[in-house]
Amino acid sequence: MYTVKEVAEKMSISTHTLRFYENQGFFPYVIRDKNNVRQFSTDDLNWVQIVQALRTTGMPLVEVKRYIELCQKGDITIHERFSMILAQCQKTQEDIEKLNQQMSILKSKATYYQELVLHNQVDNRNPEI
Amino acid sequence: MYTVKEVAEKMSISTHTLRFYENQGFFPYVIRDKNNVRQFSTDDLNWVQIVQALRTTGMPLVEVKRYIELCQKGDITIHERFSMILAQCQKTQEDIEKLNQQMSILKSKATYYQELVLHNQVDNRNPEI
DNA sequence: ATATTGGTTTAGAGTTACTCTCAGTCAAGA
DNA sequence: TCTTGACTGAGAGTAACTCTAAACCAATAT
Repeated sequence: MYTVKEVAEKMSISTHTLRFYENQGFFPYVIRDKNNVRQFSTDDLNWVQIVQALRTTGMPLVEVKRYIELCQKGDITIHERFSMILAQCQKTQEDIEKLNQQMSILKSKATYYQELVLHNQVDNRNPEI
Repeated sequence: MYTVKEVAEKMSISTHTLRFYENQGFFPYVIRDKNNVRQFSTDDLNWVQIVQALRTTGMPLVEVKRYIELCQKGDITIHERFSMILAQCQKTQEDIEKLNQQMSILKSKATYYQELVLHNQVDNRNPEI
């Protein structure tokens, strides 16, 4: 059993966010001890992991919530969960490509600056992007 | 010369966001016509492009603002601009890697679901992630 | 035995970066 | 002249945290 803080460290996520997620109902099997303190089991860590994967790939909270609810409803919902995950994979692939495109714009800008610095061609054209 | 709407279409960004950025001072050379309507030149489009690259790679507005101000100050600021761009490239590389990691978690989840669907091994274990 | 430290809890305020709505202005076409 | 459509600024709304405050509890230090 892990406290919020332990889970936070283990999974590289803030305690604030963990509590926030738990309040949203994202970890439905987390229990409380006699002092009302959250107790995460190793099973609960799997929920943390999947929520984290969905969130860092940009799934909105409402959709994460939907996914969690589907999980709780058992195997009848596997088709829908499967298609949600597939859609998210596809979206993430596109996001990565977009990021790579913007990255190459930044890289060419960096190269441009480096040329200027190396060849001392700073000639007071002013101002300039 | 382009209107906000034309720039929005050309650069795949919303008119709202464009106006918002212009109000933030991100396009310092955009002029207005006699009716106070924004007029983007082809040069201004370069500013839109770099702001877009910085933003989609997650640079906060305040830092974008800083970068823009450095641009306006001319060539003395090239070193600082260079290092900002380099830092942003590095950060983006890390983000892409993190995205790929989370993506692989999603993919293994998808594979797991696909197995269940294909082999009809839905056996009412309930509930399950 | 008391005091301090360090953790937890909830509720709610604050932040970032949009995103949208609204009321008003203007120019061109029916 | 009237309507349509695009523009304007001001400001409200939203998402997803992120942080603060006040209260509570337990373990250690004095």
